[in-house]
Amino acid sequence: MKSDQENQLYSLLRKAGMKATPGHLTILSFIQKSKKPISSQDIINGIDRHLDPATVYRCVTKLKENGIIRQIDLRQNNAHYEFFDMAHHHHIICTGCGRIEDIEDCNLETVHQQILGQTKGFTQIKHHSLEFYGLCKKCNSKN
Amino acid sequence: MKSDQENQLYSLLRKAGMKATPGHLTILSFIQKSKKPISSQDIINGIDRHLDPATVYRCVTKLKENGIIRQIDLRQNNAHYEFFDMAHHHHIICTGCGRIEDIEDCNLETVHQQILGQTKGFTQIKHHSLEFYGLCKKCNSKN
DNA sequence: AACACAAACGCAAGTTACTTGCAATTAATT
DNA sequence: AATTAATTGCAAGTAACTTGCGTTTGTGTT
Ligand SMILES: [Mn+2]
Ligand SMILES: [Mn+2]
Ligand SMILES: [Zn+2]
Ligand SMILES: [Zn+2]
Repeated sequence: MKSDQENQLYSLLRKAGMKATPGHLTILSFIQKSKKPISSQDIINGIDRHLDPATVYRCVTKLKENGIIRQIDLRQNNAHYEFFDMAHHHHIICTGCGRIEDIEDCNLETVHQQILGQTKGFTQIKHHSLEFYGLCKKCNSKN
Repeated sequence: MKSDQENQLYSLLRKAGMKATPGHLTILSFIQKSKKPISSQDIINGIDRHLDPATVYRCVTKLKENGIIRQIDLRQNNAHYEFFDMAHHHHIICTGCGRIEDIEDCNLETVHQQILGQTKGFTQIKHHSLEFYGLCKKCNSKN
């Protein structure tokens, strides 16, 4: 007897042409439950069932290739990932403690056109990465 | 007899409170000459005079800490750096071949205020990182 | 239900990018 | 010229992945 959430992830994987293996399901579920972008190391340390690190890295790559998760760069020493079901958004990161929040507004799609006007060497923009860095209230008051 | 460029870098380092050592001068000069952001590995492989990798990593960190170079994240497996004398700008990167161009316009400082209105947990934004990814003309026509 | 096969897996070994400890050297101050 | 703290090279160590390979497993087909 599978839960609704398990069934949902199962069909998500199958629709993307991926096998619904323990690795894929465990990792995907863990990323979905997380409220902020996480690294492959976070997954290796955080999952209940044991998965070999090599397996985790291979699965994360596949999930990204198939557009089920997306990569976020947080200026830490490794890539982070989040579930790719929500609206296009960005992040604000505290340079003191790493606290992270979503930023919903993003009018950059209009900027894309301006840029394509400026540049001579590029013909299309596929996506962009935008992160804001600052201090959260806690870290700001510590100073 | 030193060149003008050498004297310029010398005083830049001294003003920042850094010693004008072979390591600092060689690396800084190499970054300045480069027309695009480069990685520490690029420096290790590219400089004329030999410097130990450990030295290069230590120097790059110092130059960054003192605001002489700035870090750029290009979704490659390592951080890139560029000379920090020019106007605030961003980049557009070809996902096919890595070709990179500067993007001059950036009205995000106004967006900072909007974001600080939205968020409950953050009090100030120090900087942001914005990169556009697309296809250059060459890579686009290959398809 | 059994079969076939590509995909996924665990394990071990290898790689890349970077860091750290330490003794010797050197740039800047006096 | 003497002093001293920062820098450097070298060697060793670490963290984050990657790759090869033999075995297992999920899935489509019979
Ligand atoms: Mn998010
Ligand atoms: Mn630039
Ligand atoms: Zn904070
Ligand atoms: Zn290209």
